[in-house]
Amino acid sequence: MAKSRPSIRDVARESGVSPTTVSLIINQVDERISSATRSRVLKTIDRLQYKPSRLAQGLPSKSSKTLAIILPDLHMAFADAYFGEIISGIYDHAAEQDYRITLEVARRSFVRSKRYLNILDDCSVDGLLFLGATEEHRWLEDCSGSDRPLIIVNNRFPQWDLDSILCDYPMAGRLAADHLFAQGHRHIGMVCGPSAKVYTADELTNAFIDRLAEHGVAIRDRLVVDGEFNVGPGQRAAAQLLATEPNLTAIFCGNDKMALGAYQAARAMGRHVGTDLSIVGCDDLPAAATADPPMTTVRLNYYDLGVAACARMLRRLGLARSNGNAQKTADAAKAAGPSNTDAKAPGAAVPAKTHRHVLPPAGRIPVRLVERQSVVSLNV
Amino acid sequence: MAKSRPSIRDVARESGVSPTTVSLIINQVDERISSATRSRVLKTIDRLQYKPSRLAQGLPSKSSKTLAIILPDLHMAFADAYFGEIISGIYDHAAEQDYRITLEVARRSFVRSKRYLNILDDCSVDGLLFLGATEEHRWLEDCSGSDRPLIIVNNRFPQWDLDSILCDYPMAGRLAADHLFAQGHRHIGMVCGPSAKVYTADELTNAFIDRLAEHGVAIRDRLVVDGEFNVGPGQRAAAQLLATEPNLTAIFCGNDKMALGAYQAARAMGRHVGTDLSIVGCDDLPAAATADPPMTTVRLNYYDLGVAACARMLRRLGLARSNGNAQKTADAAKAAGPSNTDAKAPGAAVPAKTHRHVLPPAGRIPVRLVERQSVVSLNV
DNA sequence: GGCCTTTAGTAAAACAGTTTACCCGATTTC
DNA sequence: GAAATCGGGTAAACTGTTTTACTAAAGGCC
Repeated sequence: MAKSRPSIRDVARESGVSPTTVSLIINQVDERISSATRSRVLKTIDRLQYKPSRLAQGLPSKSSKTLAIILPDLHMAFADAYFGEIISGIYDHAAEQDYRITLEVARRSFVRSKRYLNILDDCSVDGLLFLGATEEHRWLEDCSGSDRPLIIVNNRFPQWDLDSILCDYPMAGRLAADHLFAQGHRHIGMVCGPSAKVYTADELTNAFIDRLAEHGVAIRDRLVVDGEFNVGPGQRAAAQLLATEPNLTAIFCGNDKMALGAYQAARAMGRHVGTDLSIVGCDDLPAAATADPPMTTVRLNYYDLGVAACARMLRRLGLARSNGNAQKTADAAKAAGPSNTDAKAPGAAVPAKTHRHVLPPAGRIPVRLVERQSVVSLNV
Repeated sequence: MAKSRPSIRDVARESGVSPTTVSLIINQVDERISSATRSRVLKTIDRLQYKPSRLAQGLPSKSSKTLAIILPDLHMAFADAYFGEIISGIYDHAAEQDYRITLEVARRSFVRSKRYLNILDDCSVDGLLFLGATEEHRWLEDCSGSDRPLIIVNNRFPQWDLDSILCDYPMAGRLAADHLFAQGHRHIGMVCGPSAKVYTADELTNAFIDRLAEHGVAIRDRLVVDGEFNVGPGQRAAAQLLATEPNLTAIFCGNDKMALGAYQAARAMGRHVGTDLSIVGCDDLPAAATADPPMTTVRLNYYDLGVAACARMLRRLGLARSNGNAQKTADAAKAAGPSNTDAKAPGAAVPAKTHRHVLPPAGRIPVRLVERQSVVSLNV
């Protein structure tokens, strides 16, 4: 009869030591174990193909070494390049630290059953990373001010006390403004993201407008139209812009999808992107490079955003673990707070490549302009 | 001092019963519990906000109620609509049965460390669903003939004994052939998937060719060109086709991405899709509908594929659980085999909406033709 | 040689459930 | 009226780790 999984006791027996010893060796707390014993045990582990049970390991520490990524309930959310890049970043960093990732979709049932709290309570998951959160996700309020490890990725809710991590949207807006101005554009419109619904969309819009103002270029309200972050609405917004102000030479779009919509609008109205109309996007999704003409856009490094979000999560978990269980944890987490300052954290918990040193102030993920061929230079 | 998570013992004490009773109630094995006791306990559970620990629950049964989805190491695999739809299907079905999903990417490190075996061995995961597997994934051989719950989604490896679940590619090929023939096309080319690397790609190609032959339309070898399932190569393949055989009236592409490439090739050569060249795709990804002109394509229902794959996985796990542990399991799994017949399985384990009754023989996921505007009728 | 440190290791108690075998009193059966 | 059955429940063992507190032996010191 085939033996089932070997347990730590099997290893201990076969090596002539106690389970404690094996455990100490596995967890590298082997200060106290002679190297002779250690190598003997390691050999047994190898021979028996012993793998410690995650379930059993997690039981005492109440940790499953698993992080949940929550996506909004959009049709085919998984199939979106924006989420895809962030998830890749999170996954890679988590895997490096031997954490696993689980996926959740914030459907009505998910929210109704408070699954976002339950998966934490039942130890399924150590922390939550929420992608694509908007003001519609009222239930986030439940998590407000809590020491629960929740991180909002790429949005912020000033009204609730939640930890978030963001790309440097103000800088993105400035880069776009500077570039268009430098190329000689003075009549500029903008297709913005859903304003008052997504904090970062407003950050971008305001930074863009303010920077143009600094250059002495005013941009009237009706030249900023909401494109809802999507292709169709983006197209309509751009069409409206071009209709009301035919002498516009450039349009800045709050994301690449809307910029693609603007391409379509331009074509439909007989304008040629890259020759008699300039368009700047924001995201640098793969589609931007393959667009016709290839799109000049502000690259937001979503992969790095994912890595940074995961790093922050792991750091918070490390903190929580390091100062005892239960009681004191709450205060400690409170003190560490929504740690936007990314202060120096205790060594052990900090993973190798946190990118911390390259983060701009306030922990923003850096951005840069990618020049391709959708912007005309109006200079002599 | 705040109490930490309540345990089953807390619930038991507060309700004046034993932990056993609480456990029986939670697990609905409450045949033996009076409804008075049950409601009393349920009330306590509610009051204490008690959630059984997944870790502790899994320990005796060695099950984490978690399934792993493995994706190939393509750049930004998460950002692919094909995978996205399948994952959505798997996720939805799993969530319904209270299973969680974890994500893995089959990178070199993943394979080198045999993580695909380890996550099973260490009880992180109860089963593996592999998406996008190709002949390159030699390590799959490791899993051959094993009773480990591994399911290959949408590919098959005749040389290894692995459980797989597939869309009805032969039917897809026939639908495309019938449609083009019915519209009067007689000079037809094909951009196929990577032949000899992906079993299902060959199924599709062969079915298409054979069906045309049945209609009396022969299709010469050089009119079938490999497009590697991707836009760029698909474009080149189509261009080659149109160059060598200018009087071609129609091209069938093995997936939508290649069809989109074919659109580009046609445009570049001055041909107009939907008027003087007909193109049929295969997949029906969102991009097919928004293409210009909207693409006629064979719809492979990837969401349903995901649901079916997950259902099969859960059924296998149900079987494994139901007949004791360890020893007998292997035989049982063997008997159930690569269960393409989808025979009637023991009741309890079978989830509500398996779609089983609508599956064609051999458990293929059904397909259908979606007529849009990329095919011209040559009939009077 | 006795006392104090180390060193290397261990026993046993958590952790939080499930499961098996059993118990006790009230009916039913014969 | 005694034995068997049944309803309703429980005690205790078990799952596989980690962790705390302890110990036995060896080494250093005077």
